[in-house]
Amino acid sequence: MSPARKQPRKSYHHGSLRETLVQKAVELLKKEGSEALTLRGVARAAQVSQAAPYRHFADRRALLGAVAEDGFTRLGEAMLGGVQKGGSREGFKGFAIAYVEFAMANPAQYRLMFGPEVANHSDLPSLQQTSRGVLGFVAEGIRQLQAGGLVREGDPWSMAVALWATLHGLVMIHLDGISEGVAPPLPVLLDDAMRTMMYGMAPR
Amino acid sequence: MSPARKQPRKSYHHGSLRETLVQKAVELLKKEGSEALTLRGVARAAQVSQAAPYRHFADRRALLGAVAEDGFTRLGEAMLGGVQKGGSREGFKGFAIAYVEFAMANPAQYRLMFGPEVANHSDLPSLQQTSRGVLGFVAEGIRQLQAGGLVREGDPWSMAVALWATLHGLVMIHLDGISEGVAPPLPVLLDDAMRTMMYGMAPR
DNA sequence: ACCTGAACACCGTTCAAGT
DNA sequence: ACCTGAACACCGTTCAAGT
Repeated sequence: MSPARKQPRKSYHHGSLRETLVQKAVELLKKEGSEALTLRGVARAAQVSQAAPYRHFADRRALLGAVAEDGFTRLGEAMLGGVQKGGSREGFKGFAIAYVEFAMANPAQYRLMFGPEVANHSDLPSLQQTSRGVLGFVAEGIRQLQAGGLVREGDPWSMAVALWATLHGLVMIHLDGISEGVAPPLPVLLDDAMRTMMYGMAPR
Repeated sequence: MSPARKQPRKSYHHGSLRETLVQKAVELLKKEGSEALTLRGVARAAQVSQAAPYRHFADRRALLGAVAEDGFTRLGEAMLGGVQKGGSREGFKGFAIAYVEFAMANPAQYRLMFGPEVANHSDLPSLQQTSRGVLGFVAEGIRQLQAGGLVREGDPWSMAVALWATLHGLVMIHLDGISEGVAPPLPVLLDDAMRTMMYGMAPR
């Protein structure tokens, strides 16, 4: 959301172009799909020249990285909202449902977040920090479940990766239409998978 | 691999251009990365004009679909090779290791298989059939484990999706560098995740 | 039937020039 | 400091024309 800007527009040629570009890129991606997400198109949407974005992004990949980062940030917020009561079984389910709902509501941006265009976050430090923050959030959830006796002992980071991996894979297999028609619908798949994970991570 | 062709080249202008194009595309993807995978570039590599591929592929996406399909086929073969003794715990581990090894050996093609460019296999019937075949192969493995008493009762398709999802997600989180530095290295993550899945799917 | 050559509209990126 | 205009090399796609 961002606090209301003091002088909304029109300082020199724009208020703050960087933000506007990312915002327009997210909109373009949502409305027109990933093929429409071009540097020139985003510049047009922001009503600046095609060269202007280069003052704020090194290249196309850097802009896409910022869009992916926006996605991870919003995904994290959605997950946090889904947890509600932390540490409980209901929180666990709510978190998983919120995750899948975010992906279904923003499929193109979700794909971009894991897509080849921004592959390997290592040279996009800000993006890497944000995506790791999401992993850290999941790991923290695992720690709370461990403290509550619902999850066995073990490296919370490793469990967080496994849990996130299962959710991500589920979303992709569904989005790609691989399971369509042969496996149960997504809500059932999600429920089954989360039950398996919960049993698998339970104390014994 | 493919059986040695009878008349290798030079019939009219080419032997069978379609195969050659897919093969060159796979090579380009591996050697030059995904940005280099252009229709014109593939045509150049196959030594035909830029318009020639349009006799065999409706558009760029159709060619990428064929490359993705080649990937699913080879992934399936690798998994089959990794199973060795089907139905046993060793087969289960071998299958998971073969999966991850394929992805690590062919990262660009692996990303393409799940990437936005071929998103939603629904309108690429041949690709959809092949990717579903891989899912069917995993489901068959689940059935054998059920028959052997190592996996509890339940829809094999749903369990296959969950298992595949976990492997895919693990690969992506690793390839994107999200877990880098904060979580254990890939072999440990894989071992932990597969242990969790096996416990989660075990009879009780 | 299968391929070529030329053309069109578009893209990422660069760079001198403007304010 | 920030943006524009023009240019370059490249791309996906189409289409008349060749064999």
